[in-house]
Amino acid sequence: MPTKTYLSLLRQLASCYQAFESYSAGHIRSLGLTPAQFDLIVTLGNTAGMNFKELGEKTLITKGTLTGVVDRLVAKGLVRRLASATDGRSQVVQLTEKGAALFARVFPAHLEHLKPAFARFGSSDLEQAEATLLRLRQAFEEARGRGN
Amino acid sequence: MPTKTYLSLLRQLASCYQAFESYSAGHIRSLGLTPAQFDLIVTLGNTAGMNFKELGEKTLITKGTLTGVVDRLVAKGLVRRLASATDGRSQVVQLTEKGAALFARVFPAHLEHLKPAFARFGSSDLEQAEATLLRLRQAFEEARGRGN
DNA sequence: TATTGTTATACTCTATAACTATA
DNA sequence: TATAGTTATAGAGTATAACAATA
Repeated sequence: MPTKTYLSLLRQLASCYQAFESYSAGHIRSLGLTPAQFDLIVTLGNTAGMNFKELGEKTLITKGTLTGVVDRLVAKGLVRRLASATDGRSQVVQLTEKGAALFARVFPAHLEHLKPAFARFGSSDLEQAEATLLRLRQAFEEARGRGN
Repeated sequence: MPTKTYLSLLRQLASCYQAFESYSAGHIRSLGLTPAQFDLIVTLGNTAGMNFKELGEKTLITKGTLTGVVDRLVAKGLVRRLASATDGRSQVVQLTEKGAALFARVFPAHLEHLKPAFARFGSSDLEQAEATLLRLRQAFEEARGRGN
């Protein structure tokens, strides 16, 4: 396999993600949230809440950072901390009423913001693209698992 | 088009990029560089240098941030600033001998690190994946250009 | 007047590790 | 001993805007 080929694929992946991020982040910031904060709100949306460990696994934010991100969302009144009923060391983070209302308002709005980008994609295009990305992701995860 | 479909494609894109980033960033940090610094070194590699404006366009780092990133690379002795010959306001950033030597050593090593992930991709797989990402990227750029 | 790069401000995220309270 | 979350530290990227020098 020629080096040049996978290198240009990687460049495309990075450019594509950056294009998505820059398109998406502009809208998120206009809501007064950072991408990490939005990620947390969306992860907590339509759930009864979850502890820091689960939240860290889903968002890929490490626990030290997570404390700070949650602090800022608490300060905005969007989430609250509750003691876990089953584990005295553990806390549950959940959306407040205000946070749930924000989620209910901004998540659909964010999807509407993203939707026009897919105007020319039919459902088979979408499925094919998703399959390609899945395969690529698994390739990285396997290589990582092999300790490369 | 069902909302669910493009949403899951976007999740795949984010997961895929994160898998790449985490696989790639580990290696970059082991070289004592941050991803942004590595990006700059690679961008400047095999060139005679470029000014801040060009550098910002290629790396998508805004000019305010760029001053700081370049400062840190200057402190490491990897790049230098030169006054532009043609524009008194402008400066050219170029790799020092030490920076060029680092580039010559780490860029191929980084490609070797990435290569095993593509073990099961044939050249038609790579081309197809690249075409998919290109199409997706253009969709975001067009939507952004339309001011969505 | 517009552009290039610097500086300043204030915030946010990252990595790491020591620490506490509980399991 | 191990785990959940907090705190502390130091560094790095982000957005924004004001600014000096030059075009």
